[in-house]
Amino acid sequence: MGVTTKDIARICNVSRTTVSRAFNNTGRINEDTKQYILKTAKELGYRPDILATSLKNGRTRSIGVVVFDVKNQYFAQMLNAIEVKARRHDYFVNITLHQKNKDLEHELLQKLVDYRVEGIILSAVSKGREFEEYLKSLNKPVVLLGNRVSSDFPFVGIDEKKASIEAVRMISSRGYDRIVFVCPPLSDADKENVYTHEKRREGFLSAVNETGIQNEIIGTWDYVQKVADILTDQSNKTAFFCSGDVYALDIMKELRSKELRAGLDYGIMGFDNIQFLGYMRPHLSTIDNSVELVAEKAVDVLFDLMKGKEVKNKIYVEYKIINGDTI
Amino acid sequence: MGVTTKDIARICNVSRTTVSRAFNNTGRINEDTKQYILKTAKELGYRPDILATSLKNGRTRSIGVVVFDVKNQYFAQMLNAIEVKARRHDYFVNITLHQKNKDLEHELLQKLVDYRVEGIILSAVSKGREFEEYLKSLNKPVVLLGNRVSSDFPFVGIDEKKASIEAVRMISSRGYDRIVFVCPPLSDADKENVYTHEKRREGFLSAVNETGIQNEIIGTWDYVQKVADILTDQSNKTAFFCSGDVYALDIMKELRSKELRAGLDYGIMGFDNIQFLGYMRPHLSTIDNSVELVAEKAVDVLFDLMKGKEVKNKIYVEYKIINGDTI
DNA sequence: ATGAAAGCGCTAACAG
DNA sequence: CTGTTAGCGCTTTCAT
Repeated sequence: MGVTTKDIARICNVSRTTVSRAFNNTGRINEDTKQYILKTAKELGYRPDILATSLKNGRTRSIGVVVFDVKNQYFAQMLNAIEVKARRHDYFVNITLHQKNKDLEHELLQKLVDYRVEGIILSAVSKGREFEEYLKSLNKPVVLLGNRVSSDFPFVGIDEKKASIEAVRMISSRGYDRIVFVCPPLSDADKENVYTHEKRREGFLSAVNETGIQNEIIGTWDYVQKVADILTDQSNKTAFFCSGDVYALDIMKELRSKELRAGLDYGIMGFDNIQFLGYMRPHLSTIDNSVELVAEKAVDVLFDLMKGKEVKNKIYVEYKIINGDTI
Repeated sequence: MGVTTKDIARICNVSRTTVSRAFNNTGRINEDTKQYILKTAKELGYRPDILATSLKNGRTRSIGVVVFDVKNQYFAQMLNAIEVKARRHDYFVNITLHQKNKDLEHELLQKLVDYRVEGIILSAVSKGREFEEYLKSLNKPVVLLGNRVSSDFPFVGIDEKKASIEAVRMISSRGYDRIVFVCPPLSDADKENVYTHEKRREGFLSAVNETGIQNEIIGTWDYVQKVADILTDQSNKTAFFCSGDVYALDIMKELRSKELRAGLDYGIMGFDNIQFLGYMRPHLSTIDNSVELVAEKAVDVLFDLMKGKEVKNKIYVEYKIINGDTI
């Protein structure tokens, strides 16, 4: 490549060891020679070879991130926060997308390890004992985001169940006769990690049992159709609690074409508070899961882990109920 | 780390060179020994040390990406496409965000070079001769996306000017008395690279001159206010052509609160066709700039460049006028 | 305070 | 077909 310690050493009439010391403040070194070396290095435009350094001491100053995909605004916001925060630690971020494919997830994790990332932030699609063992075998600090895998890996997120309960209580208090939980990912529970959504369902069930309100769960991907059917079948006042803003948006789009108005003819509430809601009218009621706070916290936790600190295995970040126009 | 070629060599009773050959199909090697080595390597769970390999041969199998930020759905879609495509080449992607900060952009480019990425995809915020020189000094394949820097670096995008002309013609044909080009980034033209928007303006001007329609340009960030003023001031039929979907969405949000209906009380058209438009009603007329195609093409061009192939310095991808409900 | 030498894990020239 | 040797650029004992 370009200028190496060897060049600097030659020019400064010192050994490469001394040059190394000048940069790393390691061991004793004469202040004058140090300054001289630093100055010449700068003049020559010297840049340490990260590969060589990493090969030697095993640190790459990079972390890996594995998430579903980034077209989903939820993950986009997350990645943004992670990148910004990591760079503040002067770390690089290797972003990879598993697209909900478990084999790919496996391969990507392997690759990240190959690239010697010092830690990994993972929003897992896999789950179960075997995957847990595999994660452990990587022998790297790992922080889970959104979907939990096991108590052996720190998890950062909001208290989904509690948030869900609070939302249902709010909906109930607005005089609806019935509340329907719309959560298509539940249909993939047998083959994917949908921890987040399972927790939301738990909260839903707990709250409807408590209030005794009539309820129902739609846990399939043809939810738009099902919702439409429900509304034409019956005439009692119904609210839909969706386990994700995009499901709510899809439903609203469909019902709008049937002249049904959100907040008037039916109630609807989302989850996540993705940024785009700001442009939508009526304003969707939802739960802000502070994805950016979660992401930043995850980076902090990961760095703690990398430094060998003890960390809690479950870290909750504050959520916030957003009271829009649709409930 | 873990298992090395040394271990395998010892166990297989061969030299490390032979082991290396078994993996790289380089030079002659007995098929049996090769299979034996491969088999043992697999059993031992051997993973080549990418750092060492890279240090040796200078190839890291990674590319760098520098874009504004990823909360912007436009860039999110772009990154997604880049990641998927790069992985198909078995390359890793180092994503970094300059947040429209030129110093940061400079630093990030430097860092990517430090990490020995083999090529860079850049959506630049800087521009001008000095920046151009700097880019050249990096001595790496660079592909520009969206904003052009100079003819010395291949640029991938759509023909913004042509698209703009076509859009204005379409608007004109719908019987509007006046057409207003809304392009806030123009106000940053002195300090930022807003090539894309300048091209769009060129197209706008060329088309309105051709048709002779009454026109106006809003090139400041208080565009929402300005638009509102225009509509209350006058009563002729006005269409807004926005240099970005989000500007259009912002305007629609504001005007909706004034009981003005897009497509009826005024016309409006966006640019980009970000995914979220699918959820919006009325459906915004816009121009699909096929960001994913552009991104994929950019990766292809970058790989060509990395392989030392000649590439065209300007590569246009097809755009598409989306005829929604608002014009 | 500085230097010599060894080595991180891999590959490529050159022998044999 | 295979092994020996050297070296990528850096850091780290261990001497001096």
